[in-house]
Amino acid sequence: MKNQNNNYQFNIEKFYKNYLKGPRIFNNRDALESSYIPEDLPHRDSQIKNIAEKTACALLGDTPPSFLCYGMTGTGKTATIRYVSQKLAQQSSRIKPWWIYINCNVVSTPYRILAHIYNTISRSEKIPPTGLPKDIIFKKLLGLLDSKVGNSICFLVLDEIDILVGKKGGNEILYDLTRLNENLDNCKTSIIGISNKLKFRETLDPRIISSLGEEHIVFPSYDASELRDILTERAKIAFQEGVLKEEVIPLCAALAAKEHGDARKALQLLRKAGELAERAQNKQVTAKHVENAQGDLENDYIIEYIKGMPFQAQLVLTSLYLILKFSPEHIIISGDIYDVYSEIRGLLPGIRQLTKRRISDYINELTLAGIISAEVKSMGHYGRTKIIKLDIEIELLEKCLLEIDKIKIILNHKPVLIQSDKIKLKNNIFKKLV
DNA sequence: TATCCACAGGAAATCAGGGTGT
DNA sequence: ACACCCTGATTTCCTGTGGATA
Repeated sequence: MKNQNNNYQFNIEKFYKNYLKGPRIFNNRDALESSYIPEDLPHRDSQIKNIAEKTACALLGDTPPSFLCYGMTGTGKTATIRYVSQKLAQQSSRIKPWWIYINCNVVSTPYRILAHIYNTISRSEKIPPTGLPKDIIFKKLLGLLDSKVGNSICFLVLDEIDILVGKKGGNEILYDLTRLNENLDNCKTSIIGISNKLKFRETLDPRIISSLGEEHIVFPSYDASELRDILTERAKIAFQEGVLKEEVIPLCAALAAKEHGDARKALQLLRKAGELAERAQNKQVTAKHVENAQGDLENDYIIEYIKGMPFQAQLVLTSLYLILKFSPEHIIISGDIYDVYSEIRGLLPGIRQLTKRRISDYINELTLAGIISAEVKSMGHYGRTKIIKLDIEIELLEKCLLEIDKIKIILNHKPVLIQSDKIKLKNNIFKKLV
């Protein structure tokens, strides 16, 4: 490919040569992935014991109780369950339980959950991704469980179960799953729900609580010293010897402890710091790398999120950007966003206009993602609306938007809305009210 | 004190696009 | 070809509402 500017050309050969010659930082960076299951799980003894006790009877062919695991993100819920399931599988028993993992955020509909279970068990016949009625699949699944799983136990691990319950049909499928055993002759099933919302039980159907929610295991957040232990263990595997300066792990642990003790975050920080050191061809990972890693992680997440949004949502964000760019003092309300959105949408061919209702949902999604914040406020005679603020740096937003071709060309468009005197007047009144 | 603005946000309906078995 | 299934995105319809203003 030809270089357009010709004043700088990336020398890939040289890069690889230097890379291989440069200092080695990592030994096995997989150990810093949150999916990695270590030999020991520090500070989860009581949870391991609890789960082991609950599930042990599967080895004898009895039905283990269904239960729930609570805890914030990065408190080791999934890891602990995988850990116990591994150990359970290593026992020499004639019964080998099945473990089926379902992330309800990915496998997000009743149909797909049933299909996923079926397809995981069945090697040969697969259920198509759509098309069949649910009850047919349910019956097929029952048949399969009885024949293929036979006289064994099938654990259904529903990760992020709270998301499932929040959706329509979620309670029904959960109810169906809890009732599987009543319709099975040979095989037994047991449900393990994982949730990071402690209050999620309240939204659960009472019929389900009786079979699923009576027993639960709580995963408390890690404190800084516990995080240090976890990181130390992983670092031994992940890094070359001596590359970590002694202050690195305590710093990562402290930073993650501030964020409700999220081990995932701590591991990410450590990995990113290592990567930064590697990229800079440094021999050691230092506190400086960790500090940079923190900013990078935050930005990476935001950039990825914005780039991954639907185009219409990107337009919403663009509207906010344009108002802010041309009138930084403007008090932004949802109505303004919609007006500017309509305006710039008209500039783009082939993009249809969404309704206010839909845009309102997009604004909520952006709020949830932490990119903007919105506060419902009543402006008296000026109605009830949302005051919207950008929560990320506008430079970062600009950088993201510039990378979207269709949007790039309208980033200098000054919205008509913010130029009108009427709006300026209204805004002055708003400023006093806010 | 009643009014009334400009929305918020829930629920249900609709549509298009992916399928099925017969 | 036909009737029907499931999903996700969106529209349509709707009720609710805090507080400045007349």
